[in-house]
Amino acid sequence: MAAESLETISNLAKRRGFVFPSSEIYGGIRSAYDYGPLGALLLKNVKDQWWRSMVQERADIVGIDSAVIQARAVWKASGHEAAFTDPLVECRNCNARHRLDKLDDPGTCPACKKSGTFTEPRQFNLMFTTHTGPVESEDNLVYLRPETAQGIFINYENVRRTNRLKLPFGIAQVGKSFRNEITPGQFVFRTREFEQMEMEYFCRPEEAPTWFSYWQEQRFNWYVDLGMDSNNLRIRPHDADELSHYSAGTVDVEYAFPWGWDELEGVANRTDFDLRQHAELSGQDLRYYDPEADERFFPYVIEPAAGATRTTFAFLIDAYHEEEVAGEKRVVLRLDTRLAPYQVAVLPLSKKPELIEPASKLADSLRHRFMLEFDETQSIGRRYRRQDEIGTPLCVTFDFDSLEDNAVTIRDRDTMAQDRVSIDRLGDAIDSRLTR
RNA sequence: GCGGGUGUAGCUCAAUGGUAGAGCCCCAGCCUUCCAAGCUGGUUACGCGGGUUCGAUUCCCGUCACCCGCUCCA
Repeated sequence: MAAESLETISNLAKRRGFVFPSSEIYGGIRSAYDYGPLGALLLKNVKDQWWRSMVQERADIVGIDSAVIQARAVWKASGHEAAFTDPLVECRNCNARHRLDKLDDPGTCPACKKSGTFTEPRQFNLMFTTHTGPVESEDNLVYLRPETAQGIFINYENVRRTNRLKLPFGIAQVGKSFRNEITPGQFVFRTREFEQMEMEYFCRPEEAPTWFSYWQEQRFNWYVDLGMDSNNLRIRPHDADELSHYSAGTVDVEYAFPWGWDELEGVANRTDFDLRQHAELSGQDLRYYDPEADERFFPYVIEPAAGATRTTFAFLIDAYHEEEVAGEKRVVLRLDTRLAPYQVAVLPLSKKPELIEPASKLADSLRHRFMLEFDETQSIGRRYRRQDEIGTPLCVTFDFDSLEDNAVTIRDRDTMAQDRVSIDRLGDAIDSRLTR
């Protein structure tokens, strides 16, 4: 089961160097977190696995990496400039906040039914603004991208033409996005700076419903394949009133977080909204030409858009297990071997120099193949538990016998079982255990 | 941003208007030699700023951060 407490996970994260509050030595800054050595590795592995399944293993999808700062017109065309700037009022009586443009009666609070209790409307701009060039003016206002998707749409024609792509095809991207969330929170779950893994899948309009279903299933299975408990995952369709301004249908892939079900990823049918908008505002013809039918049309787009940082967080929560071993609590992260920060730890059985020196050489000889940690401090049992706690799948122990028989022990994180393996074929032995 | 709550070592917790303690963790040494052993020693904290006071971690004010809600979404 999931839902270890948020506190347990965030304590582990901070104690072992997965995640730190950003700018901590200056008292911290709201809603920003820095990834430490282990967190950076875990996050990188999550993104790599996504890229692998979306780009490397597919003939129909290519990847790009677009700029964070884009022309302001991009966000006019996408609808974000209008949709992400809301006049909000707040009720002085019950403290509820409302969008002024969504109130039936602008003078009455729908929460407590009182009237005349609203504050002056304030603009809440969900997009970060900055300026290009050293002089700030309205002319050079730009936004930090609130989603990576637009970087794909504005490059649609470039990518399609240079790579000779035919429908259906996809363009994928991993990168940072920025939103001035009114209320960030839940540790790394909702932050103002976050990382997305988005893919836009272009297809014929009549095929959109089929691909919509297809991508829901694909994306759900991705999490399960990487070891997430399917009981902690579900797909939830959006109600009509929660659909984004661009969407003709959206489902969320949700995870059972400690505070309840919440979104990991949205799979949306964006229709031809974005390409049409960009075609209109830019004056470019972004229609797709089908030579066989001799017709031009705007493709529809199915978009699986996942949060890399919150997905990493969910994998961390899901992997967390506590168990009793010989009367002691053992904390073990049962991370998939493809996600674990370190794949293997090399541990000399004792601190004697005659063991440390060859063990450390052995470790060095493996570093080009595996992300590896060498640890010589304190008792061997304690070091096993340390590695368990950060999810290292395998420990290699170099003992006194190793000096004689040229063999070491491989210890498995999940079963704690041990195997004796010759040093000559250690690399392959580790490899086969990691990929089985 | 508003309302409510909370701020003491890395973690979990004490105590106190008069020099801040413990357990765990961590580090070093000894011992041990395959699952958080033991002994000795050691590092580390009153979120920040101001006020009251002879003296503030303690009382007051402000601020910052965190937690719960309002809102938004990957």
